[in-house]
Amino acid sequence: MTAKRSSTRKKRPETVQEPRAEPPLSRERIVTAAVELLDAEGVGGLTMRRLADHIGAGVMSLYWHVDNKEDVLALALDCVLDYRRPPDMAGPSDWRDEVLHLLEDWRAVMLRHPWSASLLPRQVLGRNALARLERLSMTLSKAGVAEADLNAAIWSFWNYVMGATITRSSFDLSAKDRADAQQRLAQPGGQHPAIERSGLLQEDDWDGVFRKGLGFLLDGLSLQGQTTA
Amino acid sequence: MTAKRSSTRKKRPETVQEPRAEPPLSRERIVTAAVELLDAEGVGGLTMRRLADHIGAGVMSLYWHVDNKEDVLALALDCVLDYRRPPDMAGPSDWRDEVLHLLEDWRAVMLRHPWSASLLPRQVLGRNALARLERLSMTLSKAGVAEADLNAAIWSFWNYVMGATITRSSFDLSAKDRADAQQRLAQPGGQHPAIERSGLLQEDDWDGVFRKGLGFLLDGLSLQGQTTA
DNA sequence: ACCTGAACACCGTTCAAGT
DNA sequence: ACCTGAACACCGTTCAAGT
Repeated sequence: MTAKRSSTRKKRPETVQEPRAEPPLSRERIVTAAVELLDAEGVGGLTMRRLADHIGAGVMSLYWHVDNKEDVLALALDCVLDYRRPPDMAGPSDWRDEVLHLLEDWRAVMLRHPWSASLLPRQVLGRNALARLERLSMTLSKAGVAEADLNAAIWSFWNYVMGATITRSSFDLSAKDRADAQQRLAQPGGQHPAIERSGLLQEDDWDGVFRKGLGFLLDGLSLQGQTTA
Repeated sequence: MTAKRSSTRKKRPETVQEPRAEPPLSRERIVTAAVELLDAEGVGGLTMRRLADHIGAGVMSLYWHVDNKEDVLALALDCVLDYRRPPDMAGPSDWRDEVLHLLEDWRAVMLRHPWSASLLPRQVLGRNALARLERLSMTLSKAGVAEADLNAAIWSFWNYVMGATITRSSFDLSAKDRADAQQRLAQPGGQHPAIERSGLLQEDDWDGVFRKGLGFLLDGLSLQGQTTA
C-alpha cells in the first residue's frame, strides 16, 4: 500500500500540498479516528459524517470498509479493550492479587475511554473482552474455585466491574450538582436521613470504594467450598 | 378538565368519533405514554415525534410540559422505579434476607422495563432511586455494618445490581448467537479453553447466578468488622 | 396558559453512478 | 476494488405565532 500511496503523491505536485497527504482509507484508519472522536466528544459525538470529515473522506466511503455505525462502535470498543496477557508471572503469586490487578486494569482502560463501558454489555463477545474473561476464568480455576461456582464468580466480577465503571463514567457530579444534592437531602423533614448521614453522594474516593467492594466479593468467594491458594 | 373535554366532544358529532377523545395533555400523560413506548420499542424507539403521535398531540406541544427529551427519559425512569417502602416488617428479620429482597425487587423492576437499567447510572439522583438507596442504607446500618464500610458496601451492591441488570437486558443472545459463540470458542486451536470448558456463555440461570453473586458480596461484607445480626 | 407549524441543522443509510 | 453525491426518511429543538 505504500506503493499505492506514493503513486498518488506523484499525481499531486508539491504546489498544492494538502494538510497531510492522506493514506488510503482502511478499516484500521477508520477505527483509529473513531476512537479519537469518541474520546474527544463522547458517544453522542460520533457521527458517520463527522467521522468521515475527521478522516478527510466522503461519508459513503466509510461504508465500503465498515458495515454500519454499530460496526464502527464495536470495532472501536474492541480496539480500546486491547489485551495482551501479561507474561505468566514467574513463581506462584497470590490469586487474589492477580484478580485484583486484572480487574483494576480493565476498569482503568475503560475509564480512560469513558464511552466504552456502557457499550461493552452488548458486545460481550468481542475479541478482547473474551480474552479478559478467559484470563479471569483461568485465574479463578487455578485458585481452586469449585466448578459449580466458577461461572457465577466470573459473572459476579463482571457485573461488579461493569456497574462500577459505567456508573463512574456516566455519573460525574459537578461541584454544583453535589451541592444541590446535598441540599435536597438536608431539607427539613428530609426523607433520606441515612444516606445524608453517611454522605453517600459526597463520596469521592472511587478507587478506594472499588477496591473495597472487590475485597468483599473476593472474601465471599473464598468462603465458598474448598478455595485453597 | 372534564368540562373542556366534553366541550370538545360537542364540536365533533358522533359521526366522526375519534378513537378516543383525548384528555388534555399533561406531564403525567406524557410520562405514561413514554413508558409504554419505551417498553414496546426500546430506547431507540422513543422519539419526541412518535411520542406526540402516540398521544395524539403535536410534537411541539410536549415542550410546554417537559424540558426536552432527556427530561422525558428521566421522568419515565423515575416513574418505573416507583418504590413504596414495604411496611416495616413486624419483628426483627434477617438483614441478609432484607437486602436480598430489596435488590431482587430492584432488579426485577428494571428487567420488566429493559431500557431502564442503562439509563439509571446517569440518573442516580432520581426520587425513587434515592428512596431505594436510603432503604438499603438503613438496612445495612441497622445490621451493624461499620460506619467506615457503609458507603463502600452500598456502592458495591449498586454496582453489582446495575452491572447484572444492564448486562442481562442488553446482552440477550438468540439461540443462533449462542451457537455461533460456542462454535467460535470451540475452533481448533481455540484460545479460550477455560470459558469454553465452563460454558460461561451458555449460562442461562441468570436468576441463580445473580443470587449467588449477591451471596458472595453479603458473605464478604459479613466478615468485615463487627457485623452482628 | 397552552398549543401549533414552519424551519433549521442535523442524522444513518440506499442507490445508482463513477473510476 | 474502491470511492462519491444526491436523495430519502428520519431526528431534536428554536421561534414566532396563534388561541
